[in-house]
Amino acid sequence: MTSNSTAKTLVKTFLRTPHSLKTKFQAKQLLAQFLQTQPYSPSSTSILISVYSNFNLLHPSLFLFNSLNSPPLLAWKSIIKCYANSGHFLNSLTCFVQMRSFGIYPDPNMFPFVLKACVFLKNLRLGESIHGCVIRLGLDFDLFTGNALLNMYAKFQSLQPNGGHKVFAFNVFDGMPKCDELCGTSAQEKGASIIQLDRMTKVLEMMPKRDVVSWNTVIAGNAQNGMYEEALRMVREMGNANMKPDSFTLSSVLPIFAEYVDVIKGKEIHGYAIRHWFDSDCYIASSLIDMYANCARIEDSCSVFNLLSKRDDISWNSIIAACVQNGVFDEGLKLFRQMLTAEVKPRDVTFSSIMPACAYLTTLHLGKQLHGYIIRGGFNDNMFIASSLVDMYAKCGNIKAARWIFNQMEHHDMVSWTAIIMGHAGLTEEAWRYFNSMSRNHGIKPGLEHYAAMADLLGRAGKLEEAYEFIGSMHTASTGSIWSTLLSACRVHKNLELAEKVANEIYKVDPENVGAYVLMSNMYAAARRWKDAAKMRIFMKKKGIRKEPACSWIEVKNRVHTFISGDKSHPLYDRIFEALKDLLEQIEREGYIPDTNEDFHDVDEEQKKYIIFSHSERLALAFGIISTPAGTTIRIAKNIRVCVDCHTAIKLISKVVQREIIVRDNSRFHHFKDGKCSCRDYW
DNA sequence: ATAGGGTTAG
Repeated sequence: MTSNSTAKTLVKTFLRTPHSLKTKFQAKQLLAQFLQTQPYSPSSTSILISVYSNFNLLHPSLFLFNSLNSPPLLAWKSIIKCYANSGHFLNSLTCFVQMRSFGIYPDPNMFPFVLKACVFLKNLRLGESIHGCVIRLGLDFDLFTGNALLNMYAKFQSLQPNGGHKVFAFNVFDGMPKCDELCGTSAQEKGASIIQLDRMTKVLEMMPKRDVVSWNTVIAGNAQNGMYEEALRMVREMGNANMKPDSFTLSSVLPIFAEYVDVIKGKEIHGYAIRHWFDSDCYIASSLIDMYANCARIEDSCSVFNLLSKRDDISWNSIIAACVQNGVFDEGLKLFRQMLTAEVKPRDVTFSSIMPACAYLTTLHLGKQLHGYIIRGGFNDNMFIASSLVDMYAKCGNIKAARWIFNQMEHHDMVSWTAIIMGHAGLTEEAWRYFNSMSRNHGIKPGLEHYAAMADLLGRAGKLEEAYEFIGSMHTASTGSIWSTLLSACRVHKNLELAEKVANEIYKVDPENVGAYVLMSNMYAAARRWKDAAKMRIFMKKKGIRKEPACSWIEVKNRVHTFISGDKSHPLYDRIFEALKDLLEQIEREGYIPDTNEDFHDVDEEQKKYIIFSHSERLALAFGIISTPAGTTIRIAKNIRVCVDCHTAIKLISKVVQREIIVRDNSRFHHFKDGKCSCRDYW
């Protein structure tokens, strides 16, 4: 009896001042005391439920809630909140509907939770009926409810165009919910989706009071739906209403300037962020990293990242993606390792960000390690990750593994289809099978990238006429770039007649295509049709088209060395020249005969030999050989395709110097080892 | 005696 009365006093004190409870532990202790004070009233039970729901303790809340016969408003509110905050959105809504069926009227501060649940469940119809409920109860003047409505219409705009999401048929005024899934979005709903932003604006206009959150919500809503100018207009309007942009505003605005590739405006925002102490904010920092990366300012991305004192998974992911997108693959991999060391768990997107780096560097062992990590982390059923794995294995030359993962996948996206078709170098039959089964058995309409991949494949396999007809029969309009792949194939396989036909197609769809003119001029030269070659060049000059100089670069001891064809300006040029001569002698002993047909200069054979001899990739290669220890793998990048002769030469060089040489040109990588190349001469 | 609680970004 005495202990009961002590408990009663204690409980009474706490229920009078529920905020004095500071920890979950204290809250749990209170429950033990409370249970001794039988009988307890519904109102004190409700207060206790609200205490638990504030700590997000779902189970004690439910335990108490279920003990009530007719729960008062506070109990309903608390339980709806607790369900929503712990991710049980459907339960939260079910509770709301039940409460209505008990004839209890909701109060304003419950709507933000319920509307949030509708957004998470992607249920626009229910959201709309709740909006109706808000209006009927005359609660649409509440600031928080208004903000939640703004958010809902903003989110539904960005959800709708995709269509096909699950909609729960669900009526607030029916009593219990029906969870029939209506798959797909009707035409009527799609039509309605176009006006969601208008609805958002209408809600905003009706709001008697707006705060920073209201503005941030509509700005983000417009920005995320591609309405960039409208978003920026609203930022100005917000300023006119005497409200200052905060970190939320900036992180919605920065992606717009990233999209516009407007580094000037982006930097202005950066300056504003620094002046207002927002630059250490994780959200701002990752938007800045993305923005700078999109503007090809990777150094600025890095400095933002380096100055960040607290980094979360998204800041790490942003900087890794920034490096990989800008071709700084080694740095991307280094950061990925640092991320793991810092015990930050990678997200699914992290893997699809980092995998292209493995694919590019053709570091199969690292790709395999990542694959292991993916399996251990349970990410292997993620379509994006699986696609990037297919691509990585295909690019690293392990077609077997690529195909195995591809076959394991339940659904295939564009990336995996492209990767698998591109990956089967030379296996045209197989690629045809995949290409055909794509539309026939999987209902995926081939896109431009698949046509391009197929055309490229056929061309590289020397099936030029087949490729020509294939491109001509495309369902989508052909582009200059797709014909260009075939034109390069014509050059490799020395089919001038077809090349002229292909070039004419390019002139039709893409008259500004520099590559086509250059290639044709080169092919005429190779066929010793000097007049035609000159005609081509005069034509280019007239049109003001200039050839992009061939350029290769190599990283040695953290410095990038760039070489242009025939360039003698490198400080070590003399030694490079000696090395080149030495290499030439060695590969000639292996049977190398210079293939000067590809050179378009009208000079004698001996001179031609030297022009080819100083192609940019060879300068870079010779420099790499003399400035790195024996056996080191050499990685070279080139802005345009490697020529046939250099390809042959580098194969032999890889044999005589016993090194792996990786050359990445603008269309693919070449992995040279022991006199062979991974492309198996299909390029 | 009575209130409070909730909304936005990468």
